[in-house]
Amino acid sequence: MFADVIVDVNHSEVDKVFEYSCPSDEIEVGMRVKVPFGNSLTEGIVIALKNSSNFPESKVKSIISVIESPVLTDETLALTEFMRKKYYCTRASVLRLFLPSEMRKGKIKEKFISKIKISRQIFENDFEALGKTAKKQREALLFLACGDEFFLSEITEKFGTSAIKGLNEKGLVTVFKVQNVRSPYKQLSGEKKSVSLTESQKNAVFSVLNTDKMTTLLFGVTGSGKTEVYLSLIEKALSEGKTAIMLVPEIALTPQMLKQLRARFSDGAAILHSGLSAGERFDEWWRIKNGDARVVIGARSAIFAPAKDVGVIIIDEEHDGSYLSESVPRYDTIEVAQFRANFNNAKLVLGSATPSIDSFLKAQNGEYNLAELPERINKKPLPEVEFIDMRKEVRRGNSSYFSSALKDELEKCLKDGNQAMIFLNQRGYSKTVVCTECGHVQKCPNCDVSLTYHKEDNSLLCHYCGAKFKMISACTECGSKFLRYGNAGTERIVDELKKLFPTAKILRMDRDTTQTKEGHFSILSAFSEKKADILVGTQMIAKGHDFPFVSLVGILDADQSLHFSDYRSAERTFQLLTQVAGRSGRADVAGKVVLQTYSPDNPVLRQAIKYDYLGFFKNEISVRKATSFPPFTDIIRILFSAVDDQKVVEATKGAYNELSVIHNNEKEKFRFFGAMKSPIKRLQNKYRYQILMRITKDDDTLKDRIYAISQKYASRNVLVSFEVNSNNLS
DNA sequence: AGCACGCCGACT
DNA sequence: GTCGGCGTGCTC
Repeated sequence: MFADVIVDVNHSEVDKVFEYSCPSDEIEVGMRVKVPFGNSLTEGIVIALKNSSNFPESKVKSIISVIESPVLTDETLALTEFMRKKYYCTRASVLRLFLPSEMRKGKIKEKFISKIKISRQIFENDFEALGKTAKKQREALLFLACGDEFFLSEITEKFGTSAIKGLNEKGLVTVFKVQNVRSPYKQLSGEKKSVSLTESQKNAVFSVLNTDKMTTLLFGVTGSGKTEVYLSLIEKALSEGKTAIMLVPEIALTPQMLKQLRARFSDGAAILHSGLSAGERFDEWWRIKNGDARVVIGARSAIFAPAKDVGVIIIDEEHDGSYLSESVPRYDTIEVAQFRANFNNAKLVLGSATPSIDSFLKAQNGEYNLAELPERINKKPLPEVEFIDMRKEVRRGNSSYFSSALKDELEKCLKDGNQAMIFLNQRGYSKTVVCTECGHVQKCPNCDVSLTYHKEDNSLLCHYCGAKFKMISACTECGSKFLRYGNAGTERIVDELKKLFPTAKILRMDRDTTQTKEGHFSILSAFSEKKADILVGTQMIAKGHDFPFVSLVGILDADQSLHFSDYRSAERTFQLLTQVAGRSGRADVAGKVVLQTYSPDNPVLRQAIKYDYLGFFKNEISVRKATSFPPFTDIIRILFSAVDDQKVVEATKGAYNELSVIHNNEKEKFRFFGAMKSPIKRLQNKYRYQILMRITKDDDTLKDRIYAISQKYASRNVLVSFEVNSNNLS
């Protein structure tokens, strides 16, 4: 027997099938095996078995050993091929997504824990047989006989190791090992509450189940009760003996969802995300694999959960940028979900209050089924939005970060004993540190970006490469001590708020305060338990959280994300503002939103405050069509980077010249074609150049041809990355 | 990705 | 004369 093996080496040069002979007939497809490769050993995955080899027999080596029973299925192997072709990545890089990273290289084995119990029924004469001197043994035996089983460590601590050893030798007790399942978020278990679906929720469930389309876009305003629809669909899948996968955009949102799932489906729910410890992820993975957990909740990567016979996949907040992977393999979670849904003949539900332009267009075209939840569940109106023109504030002499209207509202909110959220999409104290004498801006020595001042640890931080420096006391160029803090971040906003409201308790939530594993959790639960009055945060606070006492949301700089030079900036701004505003007034308290802007006439902002998604969609789709942007074209970006400026330029020029031939011959397929410096010219000491193009979607070989050319210019020195419709074009 | 092989500069 | 730089090629 021979086996086709993919070796676990993530490099395009070895991304092919290698043939090995099988030492025994225990080799199966989907197994991980240890194989000799070059002059070392590697792990690999068996993707096929066959009777003969195409490779010179003298050169075929033999599989060394089996690592474990098959972990990959027909589905995962087919998905590997799909993703390899679609995302131009190696098979090994895809296969790694399917396995918890700690499983590779055999790092973590299952964790076992020793327990102890009595071997048989214990009688009076057993105690007598122990003899008078064995006092500890008698005590221990009595203790053990009174219960079922105990942790060995507990018992040895109580009675000493020698006593237990003695009992064990006499055969009176049994020590055994059990798998210690490290269950994350043990403390989370909600009480089961019976809910009855509203008429529109029932309609939505019916629509998903009865459409002949695989994918349903569930379009429901914030607070319209999408979660109950999801839970009903999951329940339906489970009742048919199938499994369910549910994705949320952020790790921070998984615990609250897990709580609801556990309440509803006992302990059959597993959680998978990168924030778990290695051991936890490993255990959860196996619970899913073994079928012990039939519902999976997680962030993006949970789409690769080893669930069998999937009945429904739910992607909540489907518009969220986190569903596009930004590192290789650059997959689109929705596309992967579609593959899995199709393979399993399952239903895919994409839920959002602000669907992505792409998804909504597909719903309109009839590619997706469209289900709607048009009303908030409590029939509360959406919060009223007050629009503040910050230019007028400045003219009036108010140069602070808070308009007088926001200050008034904050005061009122605090006086009424309600909570407020302040949103600003910039962490740190100030985005720039500028010298008032010579105008010099402190920059990262490795990257072409300004350093952000973090007051908390008095440092200057590069938000791109993570480099950290001590805060300066004088300008590094001219020595002047007069430094100005430009563009406030969340830290500064907290400072300013403390000055304005000295007695208010203020929490801050951004990447800096959520570093620790439980960081998100502790801040969110503290705020929802009303242990603070104001929560200041970045877009982290915008997503999905349900705070019943929030009556005011302040959006400090609504323009910020609008002026990104990115075709999706309008879409993202609309989504962000709608999400943030949706945090206000979710329960009994009426909500209010104060939105500060320097461009009050901007139509996107105008539509966002009216919650006019359809109006926004209509405008945006016509703009995209007129300007030939996605979803009507694909944006391809080939990024060249290297430490050596000269070498990047050479590679970029070479690829550009070669691609120009295609461009010239097939001009009708291109809407844009050009080479330039990347917006961030240098990152982590590497110079960056790019070739950008927008191509029509009618030729499916074009992308492959462009990719092939780009790869010719990749070398040991020059890194070439190929990105299609990337979220991040910096 | 590793690792070996192989051809040109500064040293005892 | 050699030691060692890293450019190129191979791994079933």
